[in-house]
Amino acid sequence: MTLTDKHDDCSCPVLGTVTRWARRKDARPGEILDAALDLFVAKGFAATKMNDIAAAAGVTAGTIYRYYDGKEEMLRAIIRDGIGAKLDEGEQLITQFKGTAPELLAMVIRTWWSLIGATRLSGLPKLIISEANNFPELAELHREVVVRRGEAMIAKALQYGVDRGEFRPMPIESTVKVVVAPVLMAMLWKHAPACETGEFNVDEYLEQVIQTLVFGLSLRSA
Amino acid sequence: MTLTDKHDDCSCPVLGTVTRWARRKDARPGEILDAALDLFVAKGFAATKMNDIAAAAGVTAGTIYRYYDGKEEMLRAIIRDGIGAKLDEGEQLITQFKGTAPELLAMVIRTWWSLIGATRLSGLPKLIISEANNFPELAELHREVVVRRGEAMIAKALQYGVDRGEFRPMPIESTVKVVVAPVLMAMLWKHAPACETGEFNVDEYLEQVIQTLVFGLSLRSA
Amino acid sequence: MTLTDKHDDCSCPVLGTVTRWARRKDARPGEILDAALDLFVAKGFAATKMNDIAAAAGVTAGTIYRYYDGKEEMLRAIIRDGIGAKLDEGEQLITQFKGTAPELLAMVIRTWWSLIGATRLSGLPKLIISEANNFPELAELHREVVVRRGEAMIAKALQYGVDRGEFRPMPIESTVKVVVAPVLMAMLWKHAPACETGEFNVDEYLEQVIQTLVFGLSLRSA
Amino acid sequence: MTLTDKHDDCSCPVLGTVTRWARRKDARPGEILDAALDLFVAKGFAATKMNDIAAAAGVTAGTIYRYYDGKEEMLRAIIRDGIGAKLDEGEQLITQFKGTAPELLAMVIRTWWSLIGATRLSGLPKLIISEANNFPELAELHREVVVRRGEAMIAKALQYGVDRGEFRPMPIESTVKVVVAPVLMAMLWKHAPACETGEFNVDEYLEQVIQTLVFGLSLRSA
DNA sequence: AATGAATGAGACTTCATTCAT
DNA sequence: TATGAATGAAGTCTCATTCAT
Repeated sequence: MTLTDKHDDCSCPVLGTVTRWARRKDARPGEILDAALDLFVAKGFAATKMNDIAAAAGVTAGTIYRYYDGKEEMLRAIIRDGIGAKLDEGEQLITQFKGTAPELLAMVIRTWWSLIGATRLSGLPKLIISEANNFPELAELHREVVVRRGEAMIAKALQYGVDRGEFRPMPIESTVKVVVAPVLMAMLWKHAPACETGEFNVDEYLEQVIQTLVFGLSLRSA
Repeated sequence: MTLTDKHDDCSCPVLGTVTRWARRKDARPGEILDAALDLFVAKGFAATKMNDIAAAAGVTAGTIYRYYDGKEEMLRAIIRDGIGAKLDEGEQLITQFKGTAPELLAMVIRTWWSLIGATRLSGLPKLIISEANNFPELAELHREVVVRRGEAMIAKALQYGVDRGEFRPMPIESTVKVVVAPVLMAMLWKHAPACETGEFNVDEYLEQVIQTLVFGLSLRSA
Repeated sequence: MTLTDKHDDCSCPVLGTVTRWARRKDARPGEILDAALDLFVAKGFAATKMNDIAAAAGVTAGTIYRYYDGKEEMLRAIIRDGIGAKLDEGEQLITQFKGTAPELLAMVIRTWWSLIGATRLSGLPKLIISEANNFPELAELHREVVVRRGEAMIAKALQYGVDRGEFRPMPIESTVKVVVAPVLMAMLWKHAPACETGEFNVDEYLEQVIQTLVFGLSLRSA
Repeated sequence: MTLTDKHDDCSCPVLGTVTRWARRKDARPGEILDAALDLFVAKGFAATKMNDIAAAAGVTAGTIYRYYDGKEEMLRAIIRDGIGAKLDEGEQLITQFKGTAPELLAMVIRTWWSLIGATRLSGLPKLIISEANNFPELAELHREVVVRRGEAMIAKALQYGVDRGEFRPMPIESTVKVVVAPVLMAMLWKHAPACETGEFNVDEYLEQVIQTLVFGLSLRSA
């Protein structure tokens, strides 16, 4: 499996420190793609050099071409293999859920973070936002594979609350984005640390997000 | 005045009938910087070619160097001249404000959008998030000039509500980001349209943001 | 008359300090050519920018083209107008000379220095040596107009000594160069001060040159 | 070893049959630097194009950058690696010398020519004189590494003659330059053939230089 | 006659990609 | 299979020259 999502070394690797596993033969492509993802996220697609990716993956430039047809092909692979699998887990959780809507919303956000936000994949939103205009077909792919499914999940959770009378009536489509935005920004801040002041306490932030959203969306009795 | 913020076109002005070689000397720098901002935001710094900027500004590449020392210098100028002036207006509004905290919060967000979000400057967050790691000194500048002041403004508004007993007690620093995130994401989505599905109704979205935040932050009497 | 040879401000003007006279209309071309010569000598033809010449001449770049067809044309003018007139004076001196050969040789060298070496024209050898290969037709011109006449003068002086029995028999052509070399080097050193150590005392040097040459060329009686 | 000093060709070797892409890795830097030296000397630094150097070295322009950081860096390398080694040989010769001062002076000049004047390195004086003003730090380097040592050598030889009563008393510093000048000019003429008339018979010239200097510097008994 | 903004050709340099080893 | 030297296309930047004012 490529694009490994180990919780470990993902602390905004602007430079170097891409850990390499035991050199199993079949790990090569994954290591290369991981290195590419890290660097694409950190520096952007155009500013990332094949030599840097190679060095970060512990190979030389020529080797990359045994596994991928070129730089753009790597980006394609990253987007393609990206988040899909995680969404499966998420959808299952929501479908099986039985508690209150606030509990569901909180769970969705927390799970989202632990499955994606805390992993290397957390860089994808930054990468896609930065490069979407340059690779429309990849943006399209991402929209179909990730955005639509992700928003559908959130919409389902919101509708669940509205149906149960726990959340106020709302224009679902817009409100989905209200829920999504704070989590996405957390991922973006994580990978552009130079954009915020002081230390960013993600956990405290996410709890405030949850609390604010839950109460902000709840139906007020009066 | 550079980085003009006309509400109208943010759509790469190809500049139809230009009085070639007229006494445009004083207008040129602004036009060039506007073109550069648009393209940096749309395609990223590295992927933007000087020729593209020149064409968008209605000149040839060589001309740009009469006004700016190079590509990076233009980026510097963009960040430097960027949003500062707008923050002055914003700060004044908050200081003079006399109404309720929810009204204040709503006003801040709406003003933020009309002064920045609806203008060409709305691209800056995308640009800075994308390039911060590549130009640490610019990120630092932006942090000092924009982020710190912007967050201070929001913090002031929140504190205003807490002091008046309208907002619940809250960890201000984290909650500031909860307020900021949805507006920033609106700017990002605006400039990476390929990242969201369907039509994005910004006004409806912002109203939902305001409503959710206001109620989500309000002190519940019971 | 262009290429003025004032003894004054000619102290290796690597940068600036090109004095400008009262702005008589007809002085323009000369001032420009003087500035060009100084800069060509100091920095080389290719490394000299038209803007620098213009600035040194107290005009703007466009103005130069009223007087000269371009950069190369200026170089041509410099070589063409160069040293010719001075050689007339020199030839006359030698022809009229009546004293001993050593006296003649000493006079030639001293006159050479005062008429050319001490003036702005002293830069020409450096310029021509540096650029000869890039402008063969100019080298040819210089050869015809300056070198041949100059060497003929020295040859005449040497022959004068040999005929009078004061100088030893010698291969005139080669020995001419032995006489010429130390004076040319003095001019080169003057314009490439970075090439020699300490202070270069030209007068002491030239006296040693004269003394060494005179005795080195004299017929020894024994 | 770079800056090869084969006595044979100093004539821009277009390099006939090159084993393209063979294991030339270790030879390349030297070939490139040789080509660069030849062209810098022939045309000047600014007028020499990287493409020309590359072509002369049998590679493409891009290849040069695998070995040198840029054009200026090549110039630096040329000056740095230049003549140093040759001076070692020269110094040893002088120190060990046991004969008469005239013999020593003649030997120094002849050795100088065979070790440097007859090789590709003979172009360095022209290069340095031409570019010294544009690269002060390189001129400084050359002064320290070459000029000072070279002049010290000549001074030693002259002092040797004075001490032995073979040479007349003299201001050593100035007289050193009198000795140096004719040899330097020979090198310059060699690389600016367009600057002298007819054929330049270097050997005959140097013999005249030696003879003139030796007698010109000798102590006259009477 | 002079200006200096603008041009456009051409230089230096970078880097994704190839391919002999 | 991996390497890394080499390529060549493409981008940034410079500057001699032009020309409307």
